[in-house]
Amino acid sequence: MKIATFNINGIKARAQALLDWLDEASPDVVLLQEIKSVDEGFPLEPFEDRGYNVATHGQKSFNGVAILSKLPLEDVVRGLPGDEADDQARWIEATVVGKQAIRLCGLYLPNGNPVEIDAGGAPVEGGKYAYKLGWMARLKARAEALLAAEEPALMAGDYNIIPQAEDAARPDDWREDALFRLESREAFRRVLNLGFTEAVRSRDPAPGLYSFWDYQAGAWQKNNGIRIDHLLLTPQAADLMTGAGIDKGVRGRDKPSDHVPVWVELDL
DNA sequence: ATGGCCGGTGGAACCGGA
Repeated sequence: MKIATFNINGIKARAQALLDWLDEASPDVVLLQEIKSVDEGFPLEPFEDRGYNVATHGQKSFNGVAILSKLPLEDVVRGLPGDEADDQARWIEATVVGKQAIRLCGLYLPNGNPVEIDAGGAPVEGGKYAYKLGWMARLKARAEALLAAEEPALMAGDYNIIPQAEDAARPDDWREDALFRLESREAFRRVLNLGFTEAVRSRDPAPGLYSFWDYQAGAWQKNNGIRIDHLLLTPQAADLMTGAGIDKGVRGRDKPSDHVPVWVELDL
C-alpha cells in the first residue's frame, strides 16, 4: 500500500496537476493539505472517476485537508482534539483496511510566523508562534493515544518543521524562523521520541532531501529547498515499511505546488 | 550580483503562506 502526503496549495488551481501525478504514481492513499476550499468546492468527480474515495475537512480560503483512498474510508474524524475554540481545518483521520487495518492521520501544522516572543523568550499568547506550539502539544497528546493502541498508524502531512540542519539547503537562513527555531524542533522531537519512525529519513541518511521550494527568488532553480513534509509511523506501521521517497520532479512541472509528494510503501 | 511568487477573494488590492 502506497501512502503519500502532498500539500497541493489550492485544489481548484491544482486539480489537473494532482490528477497527472495520481495517474503515474498510483498511490493507494493521498493525504492532502492546503486544499483552500470548503467541502462543497472540492472537485470530486475526476477523483471518484479514478476510483478514489474522498473525505474532506475544508474551510474558506485557507488551510483545509483531505484524504483520497482507493479503499473505503472508515471512521472519519475531522479536527485535532484538545481545543474546542480552534476552528482551523488542519487535521483529518480515517481507517483503511488492507491485509490489516491502519489508522491514517493527515495534518497541516501551523506555520508559526511571525515569531513573537516576549523579553523572557516565551511565545506571546495569542500570537501565531504560540498557536503553533500549542497545536504541537495537542499533536503530542493524539500521538500518545495512537501509540497506546499498539496498531499500525501514521501521522503525515505538512509539519512546517525542518527537523535538522541537513534538511535545509541554507540552514542559517532559517535559524530564527518558526520552521527551524529550537522550540519548534524540540516539539517535533518530543513527538518523534515517543516512538515514531520518520519514513524518509529512516531509509536515507543523505543531506539534500527537500519537499518544498519557495516560489520566490528562484529557489527551485537553485535547489534552495527545505524538508518539511513528513510521514511518522507507529512501530507497528514501521515494521511494514518497504520503501519511502520524495517525488521531487513534480516541482519542475508547469503550475506546480511549492511542495512535492512524499510517500511510503507499507506491506499491508 | 541581484531580485525574483502564488492562490483565493472578489472584482482592486490584500491576506497568508514559508
